[in-house]
Amino acid sequence: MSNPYQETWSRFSEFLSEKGLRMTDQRKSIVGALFSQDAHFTADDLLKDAQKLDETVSRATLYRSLPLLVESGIIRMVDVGQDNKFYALNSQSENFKAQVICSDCNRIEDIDAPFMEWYGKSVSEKLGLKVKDQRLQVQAECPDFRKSGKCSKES
Amino acid sequence: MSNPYQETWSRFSEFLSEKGLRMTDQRKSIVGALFSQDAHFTADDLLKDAQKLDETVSRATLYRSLPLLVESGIIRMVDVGQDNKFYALNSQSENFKAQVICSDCNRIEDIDAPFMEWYGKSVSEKLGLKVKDQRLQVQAECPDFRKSGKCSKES
DNA sequence: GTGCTTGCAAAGACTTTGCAAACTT
DNA sequence: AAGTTTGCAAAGTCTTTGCAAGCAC
Repeated sequence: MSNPYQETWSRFSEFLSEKGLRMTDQRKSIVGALFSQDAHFTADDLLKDAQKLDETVSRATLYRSLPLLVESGIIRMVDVGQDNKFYALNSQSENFKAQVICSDCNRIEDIDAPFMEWYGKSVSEKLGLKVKDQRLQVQAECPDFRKSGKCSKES
Repeated sequence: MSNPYQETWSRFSEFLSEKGLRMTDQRKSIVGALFSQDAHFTADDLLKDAQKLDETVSRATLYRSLPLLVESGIIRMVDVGQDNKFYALNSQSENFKAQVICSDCNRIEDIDAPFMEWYGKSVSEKLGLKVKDQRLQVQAECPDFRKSGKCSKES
C-alpha cells in the first residue's frame, strides 16, 4: 500500500468498479506505464511505454483510458499553450504548482506556489465563482539559455 | 489614428513592410474582422467574419496570417487547456489578466490580477528565470451555473 | 519584372468512433 | 450469460504545405 504503483492501481480499480467498468490487462499496463514517465508526458509517450509492458495495448485503448485516468484524479491535463497536450501524474502533495515553460526548449518545470492558490481563490470568490482548478503558467527563458543561447537539456 | 481599426491596420502594415511582406486585401479583411470578435475567438470564428468582409479569404490564408498577427503583437494566443485554441486582441491596457473559464459552458472571462504578475515574476526570478509571459487560469463554476445548474449564456 | 501571396486540394498530426470478436464479472 | 472492452481501420478535426496562377511593390 505504500508502493505508489500499488496505491494507484487500487485507486483506479476502485474508481472503475464504482462506475461499473472493468480492470483489464491493457488498463493495468497503462497505469504501470505512468511510472516510467517524466513529469510531463504526451499521449504518445504513455502509449509507447504501455506497449513495452503489453504490446497489445492499442492507440485506441490508450485514448479511451486517458479520460478515465483524468476523471479518477490519477493524472491531470497540463496544457501549456504549445502544440501538444501534456499530462502529469497527480502527486499526493496537494501544493499548488506553477508551471514554468522554457520558451527555448519547451521543457516544463513545476514550482510550488502556494500563495498563488490563495490569491486566485480569493479573487474568484469575490466574483461569486466557485474555483475548481487553477494553474499559473509562466513562459520564461531558463538559465542555460540565458548563458549560452541554447538549452543544455534541449530535446 | 484614434480609431482602433486604423491604428491596428497601420501597425500591421508597418510590421509587414519591416519584414518585406505585403499588405493584401485578404490581410486587410482579416484585420477588419478582428473587431467583430468576442474577447476570445477561434481561428474559425475569425475566418467566418473575414469572409463576410471578403469572400475570397481562404482558410489557408487565415492560418498563414495568424502567426503574423501574433508576432506583430496585435493578438495573442490564449490557450485554455480545452480542445480549441483561442486568440484575443491585445488591448492597450497592459494589466495582467487572469482567465476564468466556466467549467460548464466554457465561457472565458478575463479579470484583472495585477498582483499575480508581480508574484509570478518574483518567484521565477528567484530561480534565475527571465519571464516572458505568464497567465493564471482558473476553472470555476459561474454564478448562473451554481444557481440553476445550467449556464444562462451557454452556447 | 521580382518574388511575395493566394486558393485549392492534398497531406499531416492527433484524436475519436463503428464494428465484430474477445474478455471481465 | 450480459454487458464492457478490445483492436482495427475509417473517419474526424484542426492545421499545414506544395503548387501554379495572381498580385503588390
